[in-house]
Amino acid sequence: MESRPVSQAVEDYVKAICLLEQQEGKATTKALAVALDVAAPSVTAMIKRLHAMRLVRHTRYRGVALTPSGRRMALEVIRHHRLLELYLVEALGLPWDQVHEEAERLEHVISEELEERIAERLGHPVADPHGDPIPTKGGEVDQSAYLPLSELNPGTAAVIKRVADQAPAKLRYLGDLGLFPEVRVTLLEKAPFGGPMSLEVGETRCTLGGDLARQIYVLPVESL
Amino acid sequence: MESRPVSQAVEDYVKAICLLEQQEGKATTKALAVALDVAAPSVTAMIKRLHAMRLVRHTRYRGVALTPSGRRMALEVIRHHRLLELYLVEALGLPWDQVHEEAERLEHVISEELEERIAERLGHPVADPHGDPIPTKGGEVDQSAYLPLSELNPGTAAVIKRVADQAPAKLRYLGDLGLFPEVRVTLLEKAPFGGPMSLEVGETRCTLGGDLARQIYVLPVESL
DNA sequence: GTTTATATTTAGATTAATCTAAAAAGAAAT
DNA sequence: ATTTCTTTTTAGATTAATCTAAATATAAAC
Repeated sequence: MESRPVSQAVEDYVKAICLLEQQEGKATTKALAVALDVAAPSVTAMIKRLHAMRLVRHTRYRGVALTPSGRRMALEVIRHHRLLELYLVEALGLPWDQVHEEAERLEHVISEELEERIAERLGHPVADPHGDPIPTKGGEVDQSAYLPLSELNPGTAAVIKRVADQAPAKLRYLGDLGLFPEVRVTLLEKAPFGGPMSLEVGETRCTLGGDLARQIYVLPVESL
Repeated sequence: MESRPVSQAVEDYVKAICLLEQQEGKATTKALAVALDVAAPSVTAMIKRLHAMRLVRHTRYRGVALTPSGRRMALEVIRHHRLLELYLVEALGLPWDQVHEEAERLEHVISEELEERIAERLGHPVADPHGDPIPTKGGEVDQSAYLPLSELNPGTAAVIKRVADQAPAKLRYLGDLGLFPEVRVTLLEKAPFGGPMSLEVGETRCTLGGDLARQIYVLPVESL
């Protein structure tokens, strides 16, 4: 059940594959090459190694899919990454736009004990500073914990939990609209293709661009 | 003045060379092989690379010495290591006997910004949990900041600052003798070759084995 | 259904870091 | 001053991860 220690490169690949599977539905050689900033033949070579380690299945010219143990490894790394991002922001006050690259390096070297202490200090959080869910130790990803406002169904009420990439200018703008964390909003209508959406905030209404709506994370009130 | 990013292995070697220079006076191929747990020819090969990077000077069959830039790099890594050890103990409550290996990995990947935040949170400490001095950002090592009790001159008074490797059993034993941090002790006499030493603690006296005395760090009162 | 473009893979080379086995240099012992 | 032992170095091989250039397969366009 215990897996042997593995190189940083291998962890980077399985993580990238996992994220691509979630975001794009599939992980191709090209997409991996772009995501990891390496040449395509490097990806092909690594895929061969990952396959030998039983971390991925591969169909020639068709891309890769994680095996259960590959997914377990990937989610472990992602958990490290997101916990670290949150910890660096909350506990050490690092600027929000700098924690990603820091976590990118730290995620590969922290022990399970350190991971546990960090999770403890943070109160076992379910989402990172960007609103992305933090997988549990068991590898469960609570996608519904926080939802981008852009994914909310019209007519549904929700509570704002977090604003991704909290640039001061953006925060000020959202503040003017009354869109703070813990504020309850109701989605009135939504344009197709990620266009603008109408919101009810308290007793007033406002319209929000799709790009902004995608960066505001909410908890639907039913699930409270 | 800025040096290019360097591999973890290179950092491990310059760190080991620096520590060996301090502890043994010189860094030989064999000593490095033992310290880093690699074969002797691996050390020879790496020395060649370190020399090409102008991090060490090398005289065949005579061992290596750090250049100024090599020492700068080594002290930077050691600073990271000792700050991290202290942070993991103080801020995250990791067990004292586990922080070394954790810091061993983290020391290579933290940014200067993170280093700075950690130092800040700790109040810019001068020694790690083992009593070893933390080099400053400028590369100065305040060897006198904390002194092992075993190195204190007879007749001198000092204040206990820290006990290395704080195993519960040892702490209880020292507690029974009244040897707590901030307690003032006076060294009465010391046996040669690291043998037992007689101490005055408040109004009582006690005798301490040389091995224990080497793990109690003090600040001579003159320098307060 | 060819042609064209793009994605993927093979082939071959490179670099860092390591190893073992054997040769050479230095230090210690008689 | 030899001999012996230890340390250091050379020689040669290995592994992981990468690259470029060229070949091949799939997908898109006409």
